Amino acid sequence: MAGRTKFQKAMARTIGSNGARTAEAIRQAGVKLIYKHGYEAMSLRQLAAEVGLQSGSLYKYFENKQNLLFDIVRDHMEDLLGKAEADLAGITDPLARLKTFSAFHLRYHMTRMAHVFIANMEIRSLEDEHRAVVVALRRRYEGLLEEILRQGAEDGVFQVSEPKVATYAIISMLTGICMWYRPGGRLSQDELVEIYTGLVVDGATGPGPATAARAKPLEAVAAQPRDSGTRAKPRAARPKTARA
Amino acid sequence: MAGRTKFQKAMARTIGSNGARTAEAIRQAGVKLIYKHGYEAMSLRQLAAEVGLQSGSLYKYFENKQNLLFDIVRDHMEDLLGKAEADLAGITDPLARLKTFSAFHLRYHMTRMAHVFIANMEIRSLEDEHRAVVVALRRRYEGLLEEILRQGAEDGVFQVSEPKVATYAIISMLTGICMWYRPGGRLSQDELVEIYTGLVVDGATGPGPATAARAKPLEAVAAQPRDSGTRAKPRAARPKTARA
Amino acid sequence: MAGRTKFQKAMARTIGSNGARTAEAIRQAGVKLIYKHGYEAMSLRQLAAEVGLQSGSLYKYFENKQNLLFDIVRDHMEDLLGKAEADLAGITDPLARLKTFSAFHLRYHMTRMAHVFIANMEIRSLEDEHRAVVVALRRRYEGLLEEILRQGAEDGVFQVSEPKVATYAIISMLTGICMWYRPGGRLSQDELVEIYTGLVVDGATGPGPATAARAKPLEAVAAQPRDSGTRAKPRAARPKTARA
Amino acid sequence: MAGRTKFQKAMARTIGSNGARTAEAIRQAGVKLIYKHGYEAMSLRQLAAEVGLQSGSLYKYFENKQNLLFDIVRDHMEDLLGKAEADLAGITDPLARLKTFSAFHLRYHMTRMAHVFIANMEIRSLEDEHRAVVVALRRRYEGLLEEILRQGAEDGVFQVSEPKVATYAIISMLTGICMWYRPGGRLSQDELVEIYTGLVVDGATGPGPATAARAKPLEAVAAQPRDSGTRAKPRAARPKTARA
DNA sequence: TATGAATGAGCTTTCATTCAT
DNA sequence: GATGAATGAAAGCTCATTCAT
Repeated sequence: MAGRTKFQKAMARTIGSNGARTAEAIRQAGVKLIYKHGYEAMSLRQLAAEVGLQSGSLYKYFENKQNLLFDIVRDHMEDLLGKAEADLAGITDPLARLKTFSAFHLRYHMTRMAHVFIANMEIRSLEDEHRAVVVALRRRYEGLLEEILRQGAEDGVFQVSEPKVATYAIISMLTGICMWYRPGGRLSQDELVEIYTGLVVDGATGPGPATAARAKPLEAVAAQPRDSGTRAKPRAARPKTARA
Repeated sequence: MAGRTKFQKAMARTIGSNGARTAEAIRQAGVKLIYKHGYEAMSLRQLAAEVGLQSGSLYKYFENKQNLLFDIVRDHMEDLLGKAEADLAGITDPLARLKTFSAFHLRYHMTRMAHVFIANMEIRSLEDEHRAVVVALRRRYEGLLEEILRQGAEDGVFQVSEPKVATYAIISMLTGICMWYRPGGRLSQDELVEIYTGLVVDGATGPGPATAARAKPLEAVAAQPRDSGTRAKPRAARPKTARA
Repeated sequence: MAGRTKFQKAMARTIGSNGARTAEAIRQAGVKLIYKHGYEAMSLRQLAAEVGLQSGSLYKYFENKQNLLFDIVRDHMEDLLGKAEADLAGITDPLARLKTFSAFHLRYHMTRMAHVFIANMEIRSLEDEHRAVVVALRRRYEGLLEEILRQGAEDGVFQVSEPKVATYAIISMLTGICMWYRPGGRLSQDELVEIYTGLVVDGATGPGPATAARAKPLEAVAAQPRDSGTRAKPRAARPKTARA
Repeated sequence: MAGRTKFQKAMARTIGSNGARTAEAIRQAGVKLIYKHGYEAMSLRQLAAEVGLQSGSLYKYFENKQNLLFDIVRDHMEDLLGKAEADLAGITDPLARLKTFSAFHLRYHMTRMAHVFIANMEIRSLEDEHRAVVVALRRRYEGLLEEILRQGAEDGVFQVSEPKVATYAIISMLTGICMWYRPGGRLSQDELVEIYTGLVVDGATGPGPATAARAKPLEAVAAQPRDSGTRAKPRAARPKTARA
């Protein structure tokens, strides 16, 4: 294939060979160090030391420092996109798709914090050409959510006037989890997924009762009747009267 | 005063003198260049050139590069915190406070994208001691929102089981605006404030499929008369009486 | 002026300042080391050590290694060209001009062996754009001699059928002196000038008595029958019996 | 044999084997790349790529980079010397020998420009011991011409006061052809041989008519203001028999 | 206040070379 | 005979920083 990078070539060679192992080690160390120090602040000497090489030897595995970053970010974005599409495959109901997307995004971001963090922080460090590739992938990923919101709004399930803005808002919110989440914290991944997904769904489905009570009648706006049966279980279990 | 930095001293000197003007120019150029290239990638030569100095001369205005970053970030955080507290002063109702906070945060982030971006991206570049200071300020800022949510939940206005998590989620969502917002876009600041605030309030107040109509919450707070016609159609089309 | 290099700027500053002295020292050391080791083989660390600096400090005085070479070679070529033109100024007789040119070229090459050597050897090391400039200067210099030969041939003083080829031949011959001449040798500069100039003039003015009878001089030796008609006209036109 | 290099050994092995072909390919690629980029600037990676090997594999064919250069230059010099001696064998007349030498040198330099160029340019890149060998070969080669000139002068055929200087001058002139000659140019090899040989012979045989009267040729030009009227302008006007 | 010369450390990258396979 | 992983040194160059003037 034409677009194969040095890294991919090294990986393709006799599996289990030292070269492939080294390539993987470099990739992992690269992710770790860029996550920790930032791309600019990470030196190739550091990286080499981390995998037990001389810095010059790294160039068997990538063209240059910039390409290492690009490889990491692009592969991550392709992985993210592919897995999201796989998770959504077969689901048609917008609300179910929204929950699936949110849950996927959250779990992915809690599991691969470093990759995700890098992909978000170091876009600025990519050269124009590389950035364009990555941004295009990100657009496609955002497009998944945007399309869900758009479809849900069309179906009358969501109250979303600006799907693009809502997409950015939701993704920012969900992605933010990788800024503070650490495994082993008080809340489990499942609990966090539920909390965040609730916020997303509430945001998408529109205003709740609390604001209704203190509404200014003049400007009041109403919701269309919606099927509450499509709601997620936990929430359905919540005593709704508690807030009335 | 003991804690005065070179920058502050330079600013304090004969106000209006060349020195103060230069100090301010350096600060602004610093923000601009760090925003554009990142702290690590910005060189002091660049910065000096931007303000028409030799790089060595910069050291009349700051201790070192790290301190320039610290000054910028800390001052920004103090400004952010101070202005948020000022905006919230006198408001007691949790929902009003939440709307105020959201609106303030959004407007601040749309107005000072560079500062905000830096404060979020370059924390990693701060030395431990400096980072601690900034993180503490950020905690205080987040504390404002957390306290609002906690109070609202106590009052039964908000459906927030985990105020801390919700705080992170909301702030991530709101802050995300500085990643894509550019002045002069299709949507005005007011419109964006309304959309985002709607999402926040909906998220905080919880699910309300069969429930009340939601006022134009922001207008009540933000004081500027706005044309409610900018509102998205779906909501406007909703039967207003449905939640009354 | 637009085309000023770092070197020239450093030289222009307060005369006698340390900067100007350093600039000159770097230039001289550069000539010396490139002469000695070749451009590629000379390291900037060597050069820096030669003038008592750190290698990074050299970059106050030139943009990069390549520009140092270019500066040296271009300045040399301009100097060579300028001095040649000055020497020839006012002389009109072709033979006198030829002798003047030869003498000038020889003396210049015996005096500035290093510069001359570099200018001849390191053209290959110049980047395309720089090489173009230098080659153009060299063409102009060669043009001086070519024009002399052309004029002399026109006047009937020289027997030169191919002025361009003769120009290359003569310049190669004269320039060659810098490959072996060392001051203090058995022969003085004046003696060498006389010997070389004699060869040049003899070559230009054509065959002497000893070879008067050579009709097909080469064929007699080289075994391949060749058409002597390829001979240049001037010689063919010469009255061969005149010297018998 | 003791003095055999890896290259020679590789060549000697099963003739026609792959190894010998590779050895030859490396040699040729080496000549090509050194000619093009210079010895220092040519990397062994380049060379290996040119012949379709990994750079490490080259070491089956030479000891190290330096030895590759030495092999090329020494073999070239031995070839040059051997062929010159062969060409001169049997010729006794100094003038004929001079013409033969010139013609041989020119043709050789027009045919093997790359080898010749390398041998002249890269002597500086040879380590001392190797350079000594090559310089000795060159001395022997120059000795051929010097001896011719010396003999001719003894015989009264040539007007050469300093055979050594004349040797350098002539060889420089002739060798210079490889700096600009390109096959397919306006002038054929034969024509160039004739032109150059003419210059050589004229130079060796001494003054032609135009300069017959040169007693102190240079002084006449250099020092005093000159009266071009005293000049023997028209060549035809001079009594040509003066030198008979 | 500002310059400009200089430092010294460190950067990414390339190189010739080695060697187990 | 050839590979490919790796070395270790060195290259050109940039950087934050210092300091005499």
